[in-house]
Amino acid sequence: MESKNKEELLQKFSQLEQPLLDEILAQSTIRHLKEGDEALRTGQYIKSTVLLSKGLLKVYREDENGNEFLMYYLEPGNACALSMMCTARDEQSQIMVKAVDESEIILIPSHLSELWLAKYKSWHNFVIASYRQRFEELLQTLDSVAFKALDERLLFYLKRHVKVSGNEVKLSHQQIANELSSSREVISRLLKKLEQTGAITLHRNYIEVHDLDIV
Amino acid sequence: MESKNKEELLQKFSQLEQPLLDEILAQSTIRHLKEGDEALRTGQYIKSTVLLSKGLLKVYREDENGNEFLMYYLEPGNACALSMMCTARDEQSQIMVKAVDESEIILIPSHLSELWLAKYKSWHNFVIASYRQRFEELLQTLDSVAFKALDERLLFYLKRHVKVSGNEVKLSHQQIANELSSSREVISRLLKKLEQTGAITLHRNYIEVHDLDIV
DNA sequence: TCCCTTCTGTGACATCAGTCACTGTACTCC
DNA sequence: GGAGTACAGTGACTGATGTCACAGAAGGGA
Repeated sequence: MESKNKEELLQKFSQLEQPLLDEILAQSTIRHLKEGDEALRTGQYIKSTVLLSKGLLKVYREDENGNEFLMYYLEPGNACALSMMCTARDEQSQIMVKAVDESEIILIPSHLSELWLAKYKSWHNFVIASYRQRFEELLQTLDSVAFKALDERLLFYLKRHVKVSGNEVKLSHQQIANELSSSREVISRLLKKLEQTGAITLHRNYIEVHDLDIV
Repeated sequence: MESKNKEELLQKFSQLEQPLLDEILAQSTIRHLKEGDEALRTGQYIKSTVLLSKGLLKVYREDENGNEFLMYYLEPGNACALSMMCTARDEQSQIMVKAVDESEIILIPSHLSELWLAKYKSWHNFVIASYRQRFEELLQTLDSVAFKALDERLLFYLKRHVKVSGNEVKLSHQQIANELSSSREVISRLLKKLEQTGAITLHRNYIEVHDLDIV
């Protein structure tokens, strides 16, 4: 790993102790993903723990008919919790992970990540914290699917998207419909209604978000 | 803790190493729950890791309007993964845990459970395995809500229930409706349809399950 | 510039699920 | 055994969401 990566790593994962960061730098491999590249596919065997150093990943579920829906996003400094749990047993991934923007991921061989749990307190804490965070996000997603009508789910979705990538939501209605496991026409109508409240402005291939809390 | 508990504990948690079991026996407290008693409420501060030694618990989510829906069941030998994650930070519970049958739970003070992660390899493995299992079950629940119509969700629900408590499903239609976050009438109709296929027979306050795979 | 593709908007309609209103049935407690 | 209560069955209606069928708008490439 080159030295410029080192500095970036230190920044993104500053909660990890120095000797651990050194090991990561020495032992892991870097992968660059273009927008739309997959970091992990459903059914794939997991051999590494995935850390995100740059970019944005989405973690989602896909059913047998190709329907998908978004679980949550991963930002730089996050780890894919599932890839940590699968550690050491060559488990198959239950999820899809895809790059939303151009991204850079750090792949740590599973046996090392396993080893470090005992060796580095900060790694152990990081893993636990990651589990917890993801579990909570998943619960929120679950809530929104189980308890909320589609208009509220759309709001929840937009808010989350704004939080990770700003007020210009660069998505087509079709993409949004996919991630909510709905259909384009319905999303179009709901977005139109939102536009009428003044919360957003619609454009081709992107949505300008003004204020989602006024709704 | 009395000695008869000790033997039971050994049985249910045989994957844990002996010195750890001794510590558990010495340091934890036992609580007996009657059917319907709550082990954990949403918003409650978590001070202990919860292990289930006898009975059956259901873990579910509740929204602000009192709607609920089932996440998964815990059987003897299982632990409440959420209560492990909240460890050491006095976090609030995001979930409800309630006894389905008369149950016995083991409460381990959070600081100990935290300590043991480093001290006992088998504890560490147990915690990781618990996270993973619960995460997977949660994903399945999520799938069923997101991708399936209510009739299939009902099937999924019944199958899961049969797995943990046998072919006599002792529940009213109302209870099932609650756990699926639906309404009694709808569940009644779907059950009636199921009965017509021969998969089940309906009785007052319980459902006799013959074969859910023929549907 | 012109064609072609992709994205968006919209009406009409079908379907599933939730709600209301009511009936009937089984169990329980005096 | 009678009254009261919880549970179950059913028809009618409503609303939300998904589907179909188009039409129009925006952008991209030859």
